This record gives sequence, C-alpha cells and structure tokens, in this order.
Amino acid sequence: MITPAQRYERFLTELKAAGVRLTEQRKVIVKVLAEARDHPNADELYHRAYVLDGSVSLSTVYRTLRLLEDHGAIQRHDFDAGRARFENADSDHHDHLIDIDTGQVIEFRSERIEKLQAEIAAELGFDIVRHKLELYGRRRG
Amino acid sequence: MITPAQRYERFLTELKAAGVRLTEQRKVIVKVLAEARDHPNADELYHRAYVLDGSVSLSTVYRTLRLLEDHGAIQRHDFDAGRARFENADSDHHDHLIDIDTGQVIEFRSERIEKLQAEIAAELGFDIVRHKLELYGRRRG
DNA sequence: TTGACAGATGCAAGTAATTCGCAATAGCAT
DNA sequence: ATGCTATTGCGAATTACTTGCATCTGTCAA
Ligand SMILES: [Mn+2]
Ligand SMILES: [Mn+2]
Ligand SMILES: [Zn+2]
Ligand SMILES: [Zn+2]
Repeated sequence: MITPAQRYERFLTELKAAGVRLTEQRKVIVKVLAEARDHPNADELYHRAYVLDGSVSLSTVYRTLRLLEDHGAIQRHDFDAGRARFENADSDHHDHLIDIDTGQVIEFRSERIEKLQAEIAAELGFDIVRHKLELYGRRRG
Repeated sequence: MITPAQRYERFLTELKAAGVRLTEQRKVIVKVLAEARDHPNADELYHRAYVLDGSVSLSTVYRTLRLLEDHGAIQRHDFDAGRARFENADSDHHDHLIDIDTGQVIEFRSERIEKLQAEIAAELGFDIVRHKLELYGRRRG
C-alpha cells in the first residue's frame, strides 16, 4: 500500500524529471493532493493548501491542477456539473458510485463492465480512449 | 416510430395537463426540441427557436429547459464540461458513445451493462437512481 | 556563491454559461 | 372582455475558471 508521503515524493520526482519548476506553492498543492483521500474541488484544495502555506493563491491552484492533469498525475471528474473534482491518478482505474443523499463517493472496479464497454464500442466500430461511468444511488434501507 | 409532430403534440398535451401555461415561446422551444435529432445545447436551441419566432430570448430558453427537465420531458447531459446538452426524454433509456475526433454522439443500449451496474450497486448496498455512462472513443482505422 | 533570466506567482480583471430582479406583457379562468 | 398572475425580455448578477501583467523566484551557468 502506497503512503501519502511516498506518493508525494513520487509526484515531485516525476515533475522534476519532466523539467517542471518545483516552486513552494506547487510542492504544497502536490502534497495536499497526495494526502487527499476524497475527491476535492479546486476551492477545497486551495483552503487545504493555504493552511500549510499562506502564499498559495487560488489562481496557482487552478494552474497547478491543469499542469498536473497534463502530466497525467491527477484526474479530473465532473460529478456535479459546474465544479470539477480531482484525485491523484496513480491508483488503478476505477469508477464511482455517488450516494445521492450524502454526496459520499465510493470507488469500485468491475472487470466485466470494463470488458463489456470495450465490446460495445468495438461493435460500433470504435476503440475506447476513456470513459465515464458514474452510478448515483441510495443506500438500501 | 414516433414522429417529431407527434412528439410535439404529446409534449403540449402533457404540459397543459400539468397546468403549465402554453406561451408562444414555450411552444416554439418545445417544437425545436421535439424535432431535434441531435443533442443541442441551450444556445443552439435558442438559435433554432429564434428563426421560428424572433420573440424568443435566451433567458426563456434556459427557463423552459429547466421547466421541461423538471417535468421529465427532456434530459440534460454534460458531455463536455461547461455546456449542457439536451434531448427529449420520451425515447427509451440509452447511453452515449462520443467520437472524440468529430464530436459525433452515437446512442446505444446494452441490457447486460444495465444489469451489471445494478448488481455492482447492490453488492455495495445501494439501489441505483440514475447513472451516467459515456464512452469516448475513436473510429477504427 | 552569485547573478541572470525564463518561467511562476498574486492580484485584479476578464470570460463563458447560466440565473435572477424587475417592469412590462400576455395566458387563461371567469 | 376583464383581471389576476405567471411569464417574458432585458440587463445585471453569479459561479467557476482563466488570463494579463508587474513582480518575484527557481535553476543553472559562471
Ligand atoms: Mn476516485
Ligand atoms: Mn441521447
Ligand atoms: Zn471504468
Ligand atoms: Zn444506461
């Protein structure tokens, strides 16, 4: 199991290797992302980073998020329209189940569904580049 | 096969039954939606409606879209973040495959995937209320 | 170490999509 | 036909995000 600290170090190593300038702000934002266990939006990330380093601005959070996404380090989601949410991309691919009552996001992975999607696309003459599978549900009472 | 004209009449009947005031603008917007074979966004709908009746405004398009969505007459999609797209909801449920090169939206339905999703949710202790399945792919060369 | 300088930052202003306040208008029940 | 009230167009507001610009700071060569 990879720890947040290991993930943080790996992020920095990869960025440095890619020739990215490691500023104080970027390091703080990367740390917050490496430690996140949820799927925070830009504003939440900004607040978490600001606590660690008051020199972080929301602009830089947005710019860093785009940078990290371009480098494949994080993934962007649009669960609720209008507010992007992020998570680090080092874990294996998974899809999401969102509890419509609490907003809780549960991760899952189904080989069968992944395979089925590829088959459907193939039947239509396509290769899947990426996909979005979100289940919105309610806990069984 | 239901025709656009039939769909238009059905929409109007349902709205009237629901006590919704049938203004000129709403009728035009509903007609445009009934005739749409693609997944237009608010601005596209506005332009199509404006051609039929210059008294339609973008505000009213947005208000009418919300009205129709609340009445279950249309469905809202967020294929590309930042721009909602709409389609009438009278057809059976289906999912979408988006050609990332052309933007073309292809509809499909898979009983197996629908069933699998319900099973996965059940295993996690949930009942699915709605879901979003979008495949983004490239045509096989 | 120390510059030098390209690239990064904060701030404020700018966008793009959508919503809202308000005075004028128009459905529709009577 | 009349009156009440919902609906409209317009412009301003909101939200999430982006960008211009003057200033600052990593990084690297000397
Ligand atoms: Mn996740
Ligand atoms: Mn469709
Ligand atoms: Zn998946
Ligand atoms: Zn489906």
